[in-house]
Amino acid sequence: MLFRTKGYDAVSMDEVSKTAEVGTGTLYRHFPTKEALYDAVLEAWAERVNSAVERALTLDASARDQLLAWLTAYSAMLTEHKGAAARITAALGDPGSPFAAKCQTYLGANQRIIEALSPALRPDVDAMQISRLVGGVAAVADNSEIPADAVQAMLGVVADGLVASEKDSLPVRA
Amino acid sequence: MLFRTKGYDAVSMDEVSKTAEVGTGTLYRHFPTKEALYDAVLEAWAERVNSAVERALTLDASARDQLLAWLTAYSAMLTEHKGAAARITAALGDPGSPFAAKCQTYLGANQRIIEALSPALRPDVDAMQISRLVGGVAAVADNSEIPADAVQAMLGVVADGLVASEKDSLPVRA
DNA sequence: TTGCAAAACGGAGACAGTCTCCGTATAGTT
DNA sequence: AACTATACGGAGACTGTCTCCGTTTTGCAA
Repeated sequence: MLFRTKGYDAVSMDEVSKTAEVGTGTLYRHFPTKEALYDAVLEAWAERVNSAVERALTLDASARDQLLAWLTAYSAMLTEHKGAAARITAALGDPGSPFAAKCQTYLGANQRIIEALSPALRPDVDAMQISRLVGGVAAVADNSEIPADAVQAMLGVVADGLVASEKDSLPVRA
Repeated sequence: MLFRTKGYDAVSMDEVSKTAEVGTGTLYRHFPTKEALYDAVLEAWAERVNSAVERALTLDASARDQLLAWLTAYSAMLTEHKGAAARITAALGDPGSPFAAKCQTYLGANQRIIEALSPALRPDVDAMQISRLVGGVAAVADNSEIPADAVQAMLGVVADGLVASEKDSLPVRA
C-alpha cells in the first residue's frame, strides 16, 4: 500500500482517495480519521506478532539471545511502515487511541516473553517497559535511516540491560 | 516561552507572531522556518549540557551510577520542551538540519562520557549510539506522559546495558 | 531641516493538509 | 414504477506554514 513505501505523513487522504478511486467523503465514511485508516492498514501484519514470539522462544539459545531475537523481530515489524513505530508507541498508555487494540497485542506479547524468560530477567521489568524501550529504538531507527547493524547493536544494549540484574551492577565501584 | 509549555506542534507561527506583536513576515525574516525559530529557542538550555556532564563525572559513585546520572540529566533536558526530543534525535545524523549544532554538542558530551568511563563500558559503544538510545527513551517519555520513575527505570536498563560487556551475557545458556 | 535610498515591517493570500456537508446517484422494498 | 433509505463524490470550511509586495520607518547627506 501507499503508506508502506511513502510513510504516514507523506501520504495525503486525497492521494489515497484518488488511488482507491473513491471520493474523499466515501473514504471518511469508512474510516473516521486518517489514523483509523492507518490502523486498518496495519491490521494484517500485527497478527504476525504472536508467531514471532513463539519463534523466538523456541530458539535454541540463551535467554538473552531469545530476548534479542524477539526484540529484533518486534522492532522490524514496527519499522516496516514509516511513522508507525512512534505512533503506536505513543499510544501505549492511551485506551482511546485508534491503535489501542494493537497496543494490547504488543503488550500481551511482551508479557508472554517476560513469563517465559522471567528467571533470567531483572525482577522489575514489565511489558509496558519493554514495549516502550524497543518502541523508542524503533522510532529513532525509523526516522533517522539508521543502518540495520546499528539498530541491532542498540537492541543488544537493551537486551543486556533487561537481563542484567540490578544487584550485579550497583556495587561495582569505579 | 510558548513552546516550553504547549509543545512545538501546538504552537502556530501566527500565535508566535501575535504574542511577539510582529507580523508573520517579520517573524520569517528573522527565522527562515519554524524549526529554525525553535532551534533559537532551544539555544540557551543546550549550553547546560556540558556542565551536566561534569557534574555527573564528579559524582562519587560507580561508573554505572555516574552514567545513569548523566543519562537522567540528558533525558530531562531533552524532555524539557515538548517535541524537542524526537526532533533533535531525528536530526542526529543530518548535518543539514537546523539542529545540527545542538547534535554536535550532544554527541560531544556523550563522547566525553565514553572517554571518562570507558573501561567500565562495553567496548563497542559510541556517542551516536548513546545519543540515540536516550533520545529514544526521552521521545517516548515526551509524548506518552510517562511518570518520572518509569523513565528512570528505562534509563536504568539502558545504563546497565551499556556497562554490561557482551562476553558476560552471551554464554549464559537458558 | 529636508529629501531620498535602503532596510524593516505587516498582513493578505498562495499552497497544502484534514475533515464536513450536502446535492446526487444507487439500491432495495412494496 | 414509485418511494425511501443508503452510499457516493467533491466542493469548500478550516487550520497550518511560508511568500510576496505595498507601506512605514530608519539612516544619512546636502
